[in-house]
Amino acid sequence: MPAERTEIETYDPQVVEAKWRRRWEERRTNATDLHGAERPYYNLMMYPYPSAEGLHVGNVFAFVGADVYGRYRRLQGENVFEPIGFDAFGIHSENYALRVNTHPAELIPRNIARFREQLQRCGLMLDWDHEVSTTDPRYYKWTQWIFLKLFDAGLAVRKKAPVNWCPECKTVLANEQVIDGHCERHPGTVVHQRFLEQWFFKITDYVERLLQNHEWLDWSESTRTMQVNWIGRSEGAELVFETPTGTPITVFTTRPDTIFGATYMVLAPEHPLVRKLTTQEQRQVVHEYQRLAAAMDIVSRRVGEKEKTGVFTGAYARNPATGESIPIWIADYVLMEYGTGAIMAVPGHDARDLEFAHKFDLEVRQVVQPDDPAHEGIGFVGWDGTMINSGQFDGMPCTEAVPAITAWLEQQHAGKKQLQYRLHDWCISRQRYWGPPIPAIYCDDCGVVGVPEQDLPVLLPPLEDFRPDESGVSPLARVEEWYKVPCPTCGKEARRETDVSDTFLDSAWYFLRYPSTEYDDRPFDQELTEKWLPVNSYIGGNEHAVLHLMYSRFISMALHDLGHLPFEEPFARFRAHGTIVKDGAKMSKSRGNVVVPDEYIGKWGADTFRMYLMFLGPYQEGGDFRDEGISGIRRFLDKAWSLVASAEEGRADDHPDANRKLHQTIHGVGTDLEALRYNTAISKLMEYVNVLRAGRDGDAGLPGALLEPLAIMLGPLAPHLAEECWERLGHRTSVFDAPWPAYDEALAQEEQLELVVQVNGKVRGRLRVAPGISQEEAVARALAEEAVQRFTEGRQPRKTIYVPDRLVNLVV
RNA sequence: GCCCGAGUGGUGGAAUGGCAGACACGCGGGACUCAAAAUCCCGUCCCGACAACGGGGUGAGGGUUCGACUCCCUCCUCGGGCACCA
Repeated sequence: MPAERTEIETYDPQVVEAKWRRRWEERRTNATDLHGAERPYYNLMMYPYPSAEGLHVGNVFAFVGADVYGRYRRLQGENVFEPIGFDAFGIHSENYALRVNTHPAELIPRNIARFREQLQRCGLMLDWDHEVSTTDPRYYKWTQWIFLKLFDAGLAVRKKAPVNWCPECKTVLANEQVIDGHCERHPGTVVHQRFLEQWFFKITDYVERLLQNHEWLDWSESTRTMQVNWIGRSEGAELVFETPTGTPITVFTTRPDTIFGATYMVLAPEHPLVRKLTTQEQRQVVHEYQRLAAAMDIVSRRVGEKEKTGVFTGAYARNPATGESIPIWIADYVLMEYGTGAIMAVPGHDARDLEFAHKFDLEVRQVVQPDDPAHEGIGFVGWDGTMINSGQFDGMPCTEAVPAITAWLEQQHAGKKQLQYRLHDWCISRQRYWGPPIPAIYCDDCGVVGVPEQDLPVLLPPLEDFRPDESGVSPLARVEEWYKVPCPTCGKEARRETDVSDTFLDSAWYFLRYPSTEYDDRPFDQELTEKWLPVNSYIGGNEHAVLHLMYSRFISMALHDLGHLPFEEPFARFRAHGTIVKDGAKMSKSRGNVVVPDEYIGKWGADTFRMYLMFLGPYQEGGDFRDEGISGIRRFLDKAWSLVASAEEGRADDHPDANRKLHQTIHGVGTDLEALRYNTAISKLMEYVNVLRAGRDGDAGLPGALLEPLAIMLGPLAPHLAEECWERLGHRTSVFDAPWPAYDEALAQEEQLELVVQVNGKVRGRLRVAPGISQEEAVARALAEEAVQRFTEGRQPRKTIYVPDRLVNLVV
């Protein structure tokens, strides 16, 4: 070590970071040897869609958080694979292209180039050798291949169903893309319902597995709950009400026990039986009502506060429990897309039915007596009640009446137990241009035929005018020379499917592709897939809980069942990070509150910015972005650097306090990083640096043995500076190839600790004691304290509580 | 309406049954400087004027416990999800 270095260089993040970016590239530090790795660890972050605006701090927060974890695992000796790609197909990219009047094929490479540059400046441990872009034919060839596999298996079907149409996007949307009846991309635009034939993936076939696997998946509770709610499983019964027309009406109910109170029925206005049931006299009003309901958009139809409307069909059905004839109405508060589109109305025990019954003067009958006398009988909806006015079931508790009445009705062929889900099949058709063409061909003779695998990819043709229109079909339907093809089966002239698939199909399998990008003859290599998947750690935002994360699970399950994957759940561990908001609101361009990372990184450096984002608050909670405290992080890194830059020869043993703190820090930082508690990991590193500074002997430097672990522990959070420190401490290889410092519990042990002395639960004193003293000794020493005696006033303790090495409580 | 999560100094937050406010920002004071910035040192929950010391204090109210920010009950506020879902 140079003995006389009076001036130590100051820390210049721009110089340090440029140096290490270059060095990492030259040394291929972040490239993972996928074939040779001994301890594979797949660390995944949600790939971005390359918007023209570039990365915002929310993206950086997400990526850095995942990167910190990946770097930590690498320091644990694992071969961490941290790939990235771009979700470049889809409406978001296309809408932007339309707005700036430039072709997306031209725009996307530009945006991607900018994203790459920004990502590289963040100091992420990304392996760029495996970059994917969903718009690359070498990628979407296999997106189309997945469609074909599902089509062959009967999991991709064409069916006519009510679908969500965004008049702004001019395409249908999946249920998951509709938020409160509005398009997720156009919050001001109300989604219309259209009855169209579309391609659906039968995700509902997998609903029970999607639900049940959550029992063993290691996922954030918040994400799990969102998926469970979205799936919306209800247990109940399907009940059959005979009608004079001979066609019975089937209803779903979660309360079959209340059937004796069903005094009328309601069908959704578009229910197919309405036409058959309506009497001559009522035809006029029923038609008028149906017309009005059909003209309404989802939002005006679904608002809960709206007054109930409806009309009588003139027809009656037979209540299978009472044998009574009850009137059949139609009303828009019954939705065609849930259950059977028809209900038995029990106004006595359902708030909506009661409101309707009052308005139209229908009979209200109480059939449940609440156990709690404080509750009203009419209008009671809970489970704590007893049957009344229900024939032989009177006196039975509701919970017992459910199976009893269901079984009784089943004997009469009037009902059976039934499960109902809110989840619908996934509509993947999009009447847009910027996506992978759905690889299907329509032949007049052969019907729907899949494109033969050897003809993949079906290339998206370059289109000058790719503007969507009102026609309900894709712009590709305007290109005759593209869609006119011979039928692959019979050779007769046929027609390509002109819709493209949903972007969420692209993203439902990108993580399967990453390890296998070197192969063009298979979507994912069996050997590499077995070695690297399922993903070990996936960190991302809950905005994808019911979209990407649900779809990816479904696609993996389907491919597993078809023999293409050795596992059915793609993400062994998922952690939801929090959301970074600005002034209490989600960042969005329309609000004008988007914070871009570039100037912060330019001013403070990536390390400071990374660490600052992680220090903001608990990673899994997120918070409001403000830059008030960023200088504190920079000051910390300056201090850490100057300690390293003035290191001298010496032994850790010569600094017992610092050495003890070191081992406490190794332990604490390790467990915090593992649990994604980045904010407290950082504060522990700060404490360590504070102790190191306080324990210095004048200007004398500290030994490497105390500073090398600091460099390593800084690695996940401030990777560039960590490398610089590591190099300065005399190492030639990357700090990320060093092992995480060993924790020695004995060295972390305090020689003396403070025992809190309480009298009647109030702190009255503290004792300096050696660890592990006995209860007797602790109590005796506590009683000898003058301050304690003041409060015990000579009384002997009735009871003493001793928490070893922490506290003594004397109860007098 | 239902289901999650959260409410702690001037601010971000820490402590998940045992010293409330770690760590950091900000602020006040001091050192260095002609001066400023940077840096360093001291202080910083509230009340009893200061110290010693005492009292109060984690959204509100109740409870369990020797002891509650932490567990239980009721309520309020904020954020998120679902929602005429039968």
